[in-house]
Amino acid sequence: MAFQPVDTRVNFPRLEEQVLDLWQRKQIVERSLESGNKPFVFYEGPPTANGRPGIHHAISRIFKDVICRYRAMQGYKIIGRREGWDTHGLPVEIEVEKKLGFSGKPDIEKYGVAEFNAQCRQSVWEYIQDWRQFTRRIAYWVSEDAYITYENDYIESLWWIFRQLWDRGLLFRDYKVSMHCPRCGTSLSDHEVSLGFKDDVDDPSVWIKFHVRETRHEALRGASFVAWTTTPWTLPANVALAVKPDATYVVVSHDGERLVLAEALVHSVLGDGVTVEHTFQGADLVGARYENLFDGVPAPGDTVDWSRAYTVVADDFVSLEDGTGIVHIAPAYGDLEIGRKYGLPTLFSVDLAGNVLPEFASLGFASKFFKQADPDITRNLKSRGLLLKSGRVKHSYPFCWRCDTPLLYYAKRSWYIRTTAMKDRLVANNLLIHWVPEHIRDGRFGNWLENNIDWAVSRERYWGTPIPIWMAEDGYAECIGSLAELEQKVGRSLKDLELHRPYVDEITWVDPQHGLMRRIPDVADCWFDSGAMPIAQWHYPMENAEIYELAKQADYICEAVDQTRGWFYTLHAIATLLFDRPAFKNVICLGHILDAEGQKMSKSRGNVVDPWSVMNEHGADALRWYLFTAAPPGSPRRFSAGLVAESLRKFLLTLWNTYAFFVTYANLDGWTPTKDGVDQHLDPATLVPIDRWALARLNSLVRDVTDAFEAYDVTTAGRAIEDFVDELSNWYVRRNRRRFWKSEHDRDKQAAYATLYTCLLTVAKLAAPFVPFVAEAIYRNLVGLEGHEGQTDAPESVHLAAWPQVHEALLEERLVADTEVLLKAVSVGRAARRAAGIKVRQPLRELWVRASTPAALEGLRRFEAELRDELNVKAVHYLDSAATLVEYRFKPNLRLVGRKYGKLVPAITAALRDLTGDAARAAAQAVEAGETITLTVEGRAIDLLPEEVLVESSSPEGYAVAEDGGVLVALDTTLTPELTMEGLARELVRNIQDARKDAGFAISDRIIVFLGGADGDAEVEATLRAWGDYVREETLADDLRLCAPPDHVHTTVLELDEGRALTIGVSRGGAETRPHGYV
RNA sequence: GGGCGUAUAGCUCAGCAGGUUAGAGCGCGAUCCUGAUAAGAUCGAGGUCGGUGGUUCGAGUCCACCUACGCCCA
Repeated sequence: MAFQPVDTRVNFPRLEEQVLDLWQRKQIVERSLESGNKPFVFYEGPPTANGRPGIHHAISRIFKDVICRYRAMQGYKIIGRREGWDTHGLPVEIEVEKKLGFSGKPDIEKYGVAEFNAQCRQSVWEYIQDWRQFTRRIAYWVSEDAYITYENDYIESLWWIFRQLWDRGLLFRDYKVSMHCPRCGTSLSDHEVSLGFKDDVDDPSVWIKFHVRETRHEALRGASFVAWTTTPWTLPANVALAVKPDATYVVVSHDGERLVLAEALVHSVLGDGVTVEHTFQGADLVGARYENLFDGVPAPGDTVDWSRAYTVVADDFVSLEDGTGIVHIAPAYGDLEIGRKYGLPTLFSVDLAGNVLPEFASLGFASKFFKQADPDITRNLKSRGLLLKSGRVKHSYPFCWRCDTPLLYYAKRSWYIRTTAMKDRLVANNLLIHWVPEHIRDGRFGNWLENNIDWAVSRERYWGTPIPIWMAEDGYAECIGSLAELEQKVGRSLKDLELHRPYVDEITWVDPQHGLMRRIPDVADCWFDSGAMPIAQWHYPMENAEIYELAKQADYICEAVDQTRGWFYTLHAIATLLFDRPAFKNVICLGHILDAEGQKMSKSRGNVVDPWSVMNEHGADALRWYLFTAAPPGSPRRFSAGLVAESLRKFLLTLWNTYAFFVTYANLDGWTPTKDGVDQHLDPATLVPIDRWALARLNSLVRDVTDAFEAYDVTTAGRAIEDFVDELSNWYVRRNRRRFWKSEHDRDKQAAYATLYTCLLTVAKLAAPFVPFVAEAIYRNLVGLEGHEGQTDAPESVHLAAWPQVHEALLEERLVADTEVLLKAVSVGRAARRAAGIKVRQPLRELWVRASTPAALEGLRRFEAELRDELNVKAVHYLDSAATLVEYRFKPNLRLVGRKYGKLVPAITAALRDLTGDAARAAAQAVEAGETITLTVEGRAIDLLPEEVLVESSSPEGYAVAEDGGVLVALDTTLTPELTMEGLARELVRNIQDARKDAGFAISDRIIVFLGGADGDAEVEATLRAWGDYVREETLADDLRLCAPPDHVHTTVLELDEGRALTIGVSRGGAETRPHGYV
C-alpha cells in the first residue's frame, strides 16, 4: 500500500475544493455533527443575511468553528451547531423601505402592513445563498437546520418569555424619555443610539435671559437668570430652571443689565468688566419665579398643574463645567426625571415627527423640523431682548444609526423589562463567565452591568415579534404566553395565524369586566429575539424539553466586541432574569478587523475586504490560519491579503513540504505504518536521541495545544503548532535526510520513518480544527484512505478522528532543553564562520564551545556528533575551567542575587568584575564544582552560590569567535591541505548536484560527470584521488571524466581561486556508458 | 466628560512572577546552506519600548499623570 504522490507545487484552493467534494460525497459534515456522546453546547449568534458576508464574518465564523471542531475531536457531541438567522428589526424594514422608496411610517401604513411585512420576510433571504456558499467554503461546519427568528414557533417561545417576565412583575409600561427618531417614528434602544453618536456636530449655542418675576430676595428684582442651551427648539417646552444647591451664584451688572449666574462661570460667559452686586447660595434661589419665554403645549388629555411651572429648582445634577450653572429644564425632551422629582408639568414644543407644534403658528415657526426651527426661535428671542448672546458649538449629538436623522429626546409611553431589579444578579452571574480576553469581564461588560438601566423592549414598528400584551380601554392588560392561551381567549383555533402584524392585531376578545381587549401595537426589540435564542431556537417549552435541558446553558459562544451591549448582554439579561444563571460559560470576544489604514471595516465605509478573493487566491485554510495566529482574537488587527500569503508560506507550505518529503521517500522505500500503529518502532529505549527529541517535542506540543484550547486561547495553540512544524522541517528532517536516503532498510531507517510519520499524523490532527482542508488531505493520505478504500480501520476523516493524547513516557524535558542549547551553538557557530569568511562546506579542524551552565555544556556533549556535523568540524572541545586558554569574567545572576541582596547588587557586581587572573580561574572552578565563592563586599563577606554567578569567558587567541545567549563558539580556522581537499570535494558534489538539478535529472538517475579544465590541476587531481568515491557516491555518478564535456551535455562553471575554473558537465549514464574508471 | 483597551523595528507581532546585550517573522542588502521546501541559516541597515514623573540596587514590564488611536458609555 503506497501513499498517493504529493506534489510540492500544491494549489491549495483547488485542493480545498476537492476536499469539499469529498466531505459532501462521504457526508463527513453530517457525520461529524452527529458524532460524540458528551454534550458540548454552542450558541450560534444569528447574523442578518441581508448583506454579503465580509471578512469580519469570516473571523467570527472560524473562531466559532475551531472550538467546536476541537471539542468534536475530543468526543463531544456539539449541541447547537446549526445556522441561525436574525430576521426581524429596523435594519430589515429600512432595507425594504429603501427598495420601495419610502420615507417613513406613513408610507408603510399606506402601502399596507401585511404586504410590507411580506416584503421584509422575503428580503432577509436575499443573500442567503451567498452566506451558505461562504459558510461551506470557509468550512464553518453547521447544520442548515436553521433557527429563524420570524417563525411562529420561535415567536411563540418569545411570548412565553414575555409571560414569564410579566408574571414576575418585570415587564412594565412607563413614561420615559427615550431617544426618538422622527423619521423612523420609533424610539431607539440604547445600543442603537450608541451606534449613532457623532462628534463635532455643529449646533447653535445660545445664552437666554429669563426675567425674574417674583422673588423674596430684593437683590434679584429686575434681574434675569442666564441659562445656556444648544437646543433652542426645546425652549418653548421650558418649565423650570435648575441650580446647584451648594454652588455660589452672583448677581452682576453687565451692559446695564443685571444678570444671575454661577460665580464660577461669570468670566467664561461675560468676560471681564462685570461688577458683582450680590451673592447667593444656589439653594437660596429656589422658588424664585420667572417670566416664561413661550407658552408650552401640554399633551392632549393631560391635566397640567401649573403651580410649580417657571420656577427655580435646585438639584445636584447641575454641573459647573460649562454653561452658566443654571440649567433650562424641559421634561418632555430629556429632563423627565427632574420634572417628576419637582412636580413640574410636561410641556411639548415639537411632535413625534420632529415638527414644531401648530400652536406656535403665530410665532412663525410652526410645522418646521425642529433643527430648522432653531434659528427662528433664536431670532424671536433676540427681537424680544431675551437673547444674551449666541454662537455655534461643536459637540457630540446622537443621530439615527440607520437613517442619519438627528434624534430627539422625547417622553413617550413604552414597555420596559425591569433589568435593574436583578442588577446584582447580573453582576454576580457575570463573574462566573470566562471571558477571552479577560478584561472584558470586569471592564467593558462589567461596567455596563454596573450602570444597568431598564431595557426598553418595545418598538413602534411593524416587522418584529408582536409583544403579546392585550389591553382594554381602561388600561387593564393581560400578557399571553402561548398560542393555546390565545386560542382559549378567542375560543377558536389559530393554527393558521401568522404571528406578525397585522394578523395578530386583528385578534381581539371581549373581557367581561373591561370590555374589548386589543393588542398593543408595539413589536419587540430584535435584540430580544436573539437574546432569547437559547430558549426559542428549540421552541421551548412547547417542544423539545429534552434537548433544551441539555442546551440551556452554552459552553461556548463567540462574537465581536460590539456585541457587549448587544447579544452578549441580551443573552445574559434574559438568562439571569428568568433563571438566575449565566447564559454562557466561555466567550471569545473578537476585536474588529481593520482595513490596511486601520479603519474599521463596515458596509457604510465601503472598505470591506471580500473574503472570497482571499480564499480564491490563497485558500480558506491560509485565511483561517492567518486569522487564528496573527494576533490574539481580542485585539483589533489590520488586514491585508499579503499577510495571508505570508502566513501561507510560513506555515502551510512548510508543513506541506515536510509531508511531501516523507511521502516521496516512504514510497521509494515502500515504507508503510503497521496496521495497529507504529508504536513498536517508538520505544524510547531503542531510539536515537534525535528521534526521542522529535517525539518529546511532539508530545509537549500535544500537551501545550490542548492546554491552550482548554483556556480558549486559540492563538497560542496555533502558534505552538507553527513553531513545532518549523523545527520539524528545519531541524529534524534536515538533520535526518541521510537516514531516509540510505539504501539499507535497517532498524534506524524504520525508526526515522516511524518518528516522522507519527509527527506528521499527530500534527495533522492538532491542526485539523484550524486548517480543516490541509489537515484532511494529509491525514487521509497518511492513514491510507486515499486510493485504498476499505483497507484501513482509520476514521474516514481527520475530523472524525480522536484528539491526540499525551504520551507521558515520551516527554523528555531535559532532551528538549539540551537540543535548544545545541541549536543555539549551531547558530553561534555559523556566525563565527561567517565572521571568519569560511563557508560551512569547508571542513575545519576543531572548535571550542562554552555554555552558560555546566548542565548546558553537558547537553552539548550529548549532541557532539550533531554539532560537529552541522558546523563541519573534525573535533569539538569544551571550554570548562580546566581550559587555560581563556580569561574569565563574572556577573551576578540578578534574578537571584537581586532579591537576596538588594542594595548590595552594584557592589557585588563590581566585586565580581574585579576578579582576574588566578582568582578568576579559581572562582570559575569553584562554580563548576558547585561550590560557593566568597567575596568581600563593603566590608562583609558574602558567599555566592554557584547558581548566583554567571561565568563568561573570553575568546581563545587566534580563533574565530561568536557568542550569544551564554553560548560561545570558537573555531580553529587553520586550513591543512587535507581539509582544503575535503572542502573542494564537497564543493564539487554541491556543484554537480546543482547541475543535475538544472539538467532536470530525476533524483535516482545515474550520471556521468565531465570535469573540463581539471586535467593537470594538481589540487583537483589529488582531491579526486582521495575523495573520488565520495563524490561519485553522493552524486550517483558512474564515472568522473577529466575532460571537457561533450557539446550536448548540461554544464555549469565552478570558479576556484586564482582564476582557475572547472567546467562541470553532466549527462545521464546508462548501460552503453559503462564506467571505465578514472583512477 | 467617563469607562475599557491599545501604543515595542518600515509592516505584523512576542516579551505578563521587574533582572544581565529588547526579540521573531515579513520586507531590503550581502553572504551561506540545500537533490523535500515557494524553504532555511548568518551578517547588516532599521528601536529615545508613545511622553513625563515616581517606586526600586535595577523598569519595555509596577504606580501616577499626560498624549494619540480604537471601542463603549454620556
